[in-house]
Amino acid sequence: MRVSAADRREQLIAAAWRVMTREGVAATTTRRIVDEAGMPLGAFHYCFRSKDELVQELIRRNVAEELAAARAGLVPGADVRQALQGSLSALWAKLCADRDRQLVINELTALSLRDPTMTALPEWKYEQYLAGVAEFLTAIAEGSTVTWDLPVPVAARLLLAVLVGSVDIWMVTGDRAAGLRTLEVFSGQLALMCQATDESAPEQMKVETR
Amino acid sequence: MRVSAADRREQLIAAAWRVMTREGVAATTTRRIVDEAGMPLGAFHYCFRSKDELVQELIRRNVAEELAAARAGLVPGADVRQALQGSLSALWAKLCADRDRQLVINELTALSLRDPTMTALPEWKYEQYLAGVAEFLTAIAEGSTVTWDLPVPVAARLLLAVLVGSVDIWMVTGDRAAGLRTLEVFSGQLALMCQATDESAPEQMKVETR
DNA sequence: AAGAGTCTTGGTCAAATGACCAACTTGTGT
DNA sequence: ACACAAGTTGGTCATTTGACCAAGACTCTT
Repeated sequence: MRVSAADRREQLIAAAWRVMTREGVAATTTRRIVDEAGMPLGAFHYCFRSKDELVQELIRRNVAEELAAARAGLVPGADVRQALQGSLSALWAKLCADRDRQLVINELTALSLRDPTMTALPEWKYEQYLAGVAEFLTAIAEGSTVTWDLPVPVAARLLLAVLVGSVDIWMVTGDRAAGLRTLEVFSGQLALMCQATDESAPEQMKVETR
Repeated sequence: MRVSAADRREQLIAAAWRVMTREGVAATTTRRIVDEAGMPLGAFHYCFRSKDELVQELIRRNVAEELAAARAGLVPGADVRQALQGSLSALWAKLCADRDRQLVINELTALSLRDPTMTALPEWKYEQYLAGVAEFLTAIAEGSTVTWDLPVPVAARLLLAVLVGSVDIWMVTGDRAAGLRTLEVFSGQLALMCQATDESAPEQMKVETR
């Protein structure tokens, strides 16, 4: 049966991802990949100039998937606290659903940071994350007619740090419930950092913040 | 000149660490290590049963160093906010001082999580971190005669997540100032989560927490 | 049916790597 | 001085890995 090179590329990328999640990035050799895909070894370099080319393409898609999933999980609501807590716990469930995936993401990021030609990918990823979270926070504020006490980009970075750090800790300890608790507590904390917007009078109400 | 096997072990571990920071964990082969240490190849397996033995010993020491440095940086003070902000910014400066070190730590953790015989090390590390941060928070509360509004272990996990996440983001984006800002904002936020302890009357003051 | 372009396949190569070893040297205690 | 333990060294081996290639097979157009 004949298959187009483009189709084989897809199959090889999918097979490589499976091997990576199952056995780790370091163990993902060209031979293991073609084995997993059920192809002869020669097929690999017919479809890809090099192993690096496959890996980079794989990373590119994975980052895009990650971002899409995260964005889909962040939905604003009427109440600030509800929106934060609901979105974060939904996102948490999604992240915890596949530990191997998170392990691979970590390994690939570490790899990218060592190769000067690939550092742009994780950089772009975090830029997108920060922009997405900022957008989310802005939408929440608008939906609930409140104003954030601190600059949105700063709040976004803090929220992203909590999220990334929680995943990191969970990957090692495996304590999913504790991570969820962390996010809930943080949601409550962040929800306090805004005030009702007074639309009629541009002067903001003075509120004791300490 | 004759050198004891124990001394050579030290030298090899030190050389391996230098190679790892400079060229990455993956590029740290036995030959690169002995080269860096200025020894003949044969010396390696005279001092270590295997490369794994060296790596595990290296990780063990590195984790111990990390913990010691972190504990040294966390010093309680009179004011809750001051203590948090001061300690975290000092710690931040220490962490940001050596990016390559953080890269290696990440790579080694990723490695440990794939090897069932090594997962105990990062687990122990985070346990120690959590215990250390909890101790720090308790000391702050006692020093300032305040009581935390939330369980100390929960607060500790949140603080650790913020720290770990900030390092993660900084490693990729390189924006040290933004990370510092994140920690400062979080310090202010966390400092609000406690109330003055009323020692004469065990009954705590009722405060609206929303 | 002829031919060109695309795909298929197993074999092969050079480099790198962890591990091992046998012969040799040095120091030390008796 | 002798012997025994400890340290030193360069060479060698089997395996793994990414890459390459030449010869053949299939398919579509003309």
